[in-house]
Amino acid sequence: MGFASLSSGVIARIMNGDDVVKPVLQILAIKKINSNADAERYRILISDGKYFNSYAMLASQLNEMQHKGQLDEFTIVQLDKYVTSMVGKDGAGKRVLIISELTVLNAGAEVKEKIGEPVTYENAAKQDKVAKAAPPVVPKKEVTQSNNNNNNNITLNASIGAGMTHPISSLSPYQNKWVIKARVTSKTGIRTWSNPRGEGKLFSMDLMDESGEIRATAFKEQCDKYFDMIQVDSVYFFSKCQLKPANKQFSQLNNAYEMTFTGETAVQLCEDADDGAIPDIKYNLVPISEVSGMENKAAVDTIGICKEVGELQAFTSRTTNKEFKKRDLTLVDMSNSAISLTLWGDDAVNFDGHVQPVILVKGTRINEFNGGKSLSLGGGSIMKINPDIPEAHKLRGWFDNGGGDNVANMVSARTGGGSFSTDWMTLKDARARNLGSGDKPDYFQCKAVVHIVKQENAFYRACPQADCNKKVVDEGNDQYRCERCNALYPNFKYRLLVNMSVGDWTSNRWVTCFNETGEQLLKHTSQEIGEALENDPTKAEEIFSALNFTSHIFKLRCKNEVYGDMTRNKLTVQSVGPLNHKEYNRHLLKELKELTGIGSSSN
DNA sequence: CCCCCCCC
Repeated sequence: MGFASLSSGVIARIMNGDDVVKPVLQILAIKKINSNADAERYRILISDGKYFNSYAMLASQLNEMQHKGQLDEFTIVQLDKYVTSMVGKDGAGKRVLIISELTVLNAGAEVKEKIGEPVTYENAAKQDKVAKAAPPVVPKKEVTQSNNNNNNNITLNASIGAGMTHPISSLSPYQNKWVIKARVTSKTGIRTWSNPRGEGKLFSMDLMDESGEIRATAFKEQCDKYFDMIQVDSVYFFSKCQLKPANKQFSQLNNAYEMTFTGETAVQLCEDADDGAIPDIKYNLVPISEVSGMENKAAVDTIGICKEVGELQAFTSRTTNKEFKKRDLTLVDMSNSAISLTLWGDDAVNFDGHVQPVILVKGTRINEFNGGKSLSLGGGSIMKINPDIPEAHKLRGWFDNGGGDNVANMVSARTGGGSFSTDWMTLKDARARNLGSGDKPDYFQCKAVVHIVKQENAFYRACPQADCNKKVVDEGNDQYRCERCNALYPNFKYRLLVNMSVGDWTSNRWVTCFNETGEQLLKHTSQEIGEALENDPTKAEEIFSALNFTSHIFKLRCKNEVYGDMTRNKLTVQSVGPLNHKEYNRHLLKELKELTGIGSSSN
């Protein structure tokens, strides 16, 4: 026929626990498992030409192949990696086949038909005597008792002894007799909470096996009992956790459920985890330069040298009033790029960056600010310091030989698209390049001189509350109403909203300064400026005219805004700085080099 | 039962 021949009869052997290397099978059907779970999962009917098995599933990393139509009916595949596992109640459990790696040998469209007349392996196996006796459900004698004082490891040991663990993907709240064998991929620190419903402490961990992943959380007593035992990268047997729907708002894990440890929960370290069944943590390492082009809030795995380390900072969140500790690092890599990485809590406190270690991170989040992107290590993220992997040794060699000395691309730099070379722009170029016409604002900086500063409407009366800057309504009788706070106040504060025309050597534009940049440029507080504009025109004139014909470096935000049926390209001053001649001349020299080719890289 | 990660 010209197609790969099927490994006739192997399904019965596989399902009885034999280790069959790379069997060749045919997919007869594939369908999405219907459940109220959000996790996407496919069940397949697979045949060796003699037997079929309808209790087979794809590990989620193969979903992509199904999306691409590579696993259609009649496709002949080679299973490169698979495990069998028990689902269902003890004793009456079904053994399922979970496929985690496969190679397509012949496309279904090419094969076009079912090969052979396969029958279900369960019936056939009895007649055929291919199958050995079912695996024993009694514990093996040599299973060691755990030394962690679990008093509930009877189910655990019985299952371990019988080699009957369950795939994570089969866990649900409807069934609690199970044992999973899973690798811990991340672990949070211990966190305490206190709210109207009570207080306590907890830590969470992410678990992974061949079939999928799940978040588990240990509260209070369980938090104390298991925190030290649970180590990232180790493999454990877990049983008797409570399952509940995962709140997708807080978890990016591919599982509709999450688990909570209970008093019944048993955990046991798996000493011989190197049997290949539990996958290693996979790092999808991205060069730092590529983070520039990634979406805000996306997850990033990367590796770099900690070139610089910031001080430990403690602060209180303005929104939640909680205390936080953080530390910012600067990572550099061979893409000649640098990015800021924020550590939190104990990671921040305990970090020693002065030795410039290699930092490997998984699952960090991108935070975008003013066009720059930085990374933050959050819950579910992993950080490894000086990991023993080839990429780390390569980076070490590169950096120790001066590799990080000429980092050109500051991914976390504010303004601009993340590249220093696009940072500077003339006002004319900003127009010519249609800056601000996209969904997101564009940022650039330019050197410009102030031509005119408008005194009209340069301030407004704002809500006196520290965090509310909404314009108040004058109710008369010295009463001011804030519609956001829904409150009446006897006072208000002045806020600046200054429009000025600035020009560089190519063009001039009107730009808007808000409070902070306005105060900085006018060298007076908003209170002083507001009072002068209302009561003392001579002083106001003095303050405003002092700004005329002064030069500054303006960092500008550029965005198209719609007013009625008009679209206007609006420039807002993000920050303003004095003219740094050294830096500005460096920029001019660079442009000259690019324009003339004189003194370019060969020198 | 948490689910917060600020500020620029």
